[in-house]
Amino acid sequence: MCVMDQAAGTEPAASRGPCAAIPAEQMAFIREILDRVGDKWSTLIIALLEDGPLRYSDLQHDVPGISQRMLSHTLRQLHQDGLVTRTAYAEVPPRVEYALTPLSRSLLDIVKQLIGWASDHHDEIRRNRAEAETAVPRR
Amino acid sequence: MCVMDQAAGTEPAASRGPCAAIPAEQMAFIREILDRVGDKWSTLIIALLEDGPLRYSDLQHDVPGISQRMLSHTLRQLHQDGLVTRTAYAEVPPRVEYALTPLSRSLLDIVKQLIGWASDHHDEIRRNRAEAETAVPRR
DNA sequence: CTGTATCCCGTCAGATACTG
DNA sequence: CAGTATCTGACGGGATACAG
Repeated sequence: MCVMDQAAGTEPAASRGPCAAIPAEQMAFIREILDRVGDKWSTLIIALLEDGPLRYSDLQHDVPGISQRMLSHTLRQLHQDGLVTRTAYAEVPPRVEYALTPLSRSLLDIVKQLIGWASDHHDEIRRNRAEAETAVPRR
Repeated sequence: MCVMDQAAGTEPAASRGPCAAIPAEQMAFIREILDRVGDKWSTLIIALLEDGPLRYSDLQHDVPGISQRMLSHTLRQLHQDGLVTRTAYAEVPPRVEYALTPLSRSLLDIVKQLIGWASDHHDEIRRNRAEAETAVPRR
């Protein structure tokens, strides 16, 4: 059983081996989603929005290393994909709030698992990496 | 309750708001793991290895667009992080097999969920994005 | 406050050629 | 078969300045 096939419910096409013949299209949009989810800031922002709407400045403060450019850019992407809502209040000073959508809430569960996994295993991975480096003295 | 805090079991530090005061270190290694998991090929390779070890050439064939360079690079990264094993057989012609480790198996569940999510929602996202583009005629 | 515009550099990643 | 080496263009992403 191939995870790719299982995922979309397509047939294995039985070319050779257990999981071969991955539908190239499948790959393509998996990669597309992964690029979005796996980009530098998206998951962090989604995780931060779990507890309720946040303003631009909140996010800028809560995500330590992010630049204005990247925050704007990421939010715009997320908004275009329907993963966050953007609500601008006609006030002065202006206020804009970003919030999750049902779509991103369904992603949130997975994102949280990923973050949990990262928290549980990051030191193990760091150790592994350190060992590997000492094993290969100078690259 | 903040997903960040919950993830590592750290205290919220109670600076302001529900989820503020994200431990910057937390962010750092979450991002580190995400960079690995979310990079262009890693998750695909991990998913493909679910059903058993695969050889270099198998992977090259099964991951449509990957170059030799990126396959080598990704496998080396994964190996260094302890996410795949590399077994070289002293034969001719040479044969090298890559397989998952217990560590990456624990990741696999999450990866599969992510792929499943991507499969379920990619057309919705594509539609959202298309709408957003038409709404903003020329960027 | 909430962004956008510009500059700029480092890394990513493909193509191609070569090696054990 | 299983990679490595090198070159190169594209893009991500930071800093800064400016705008609504």
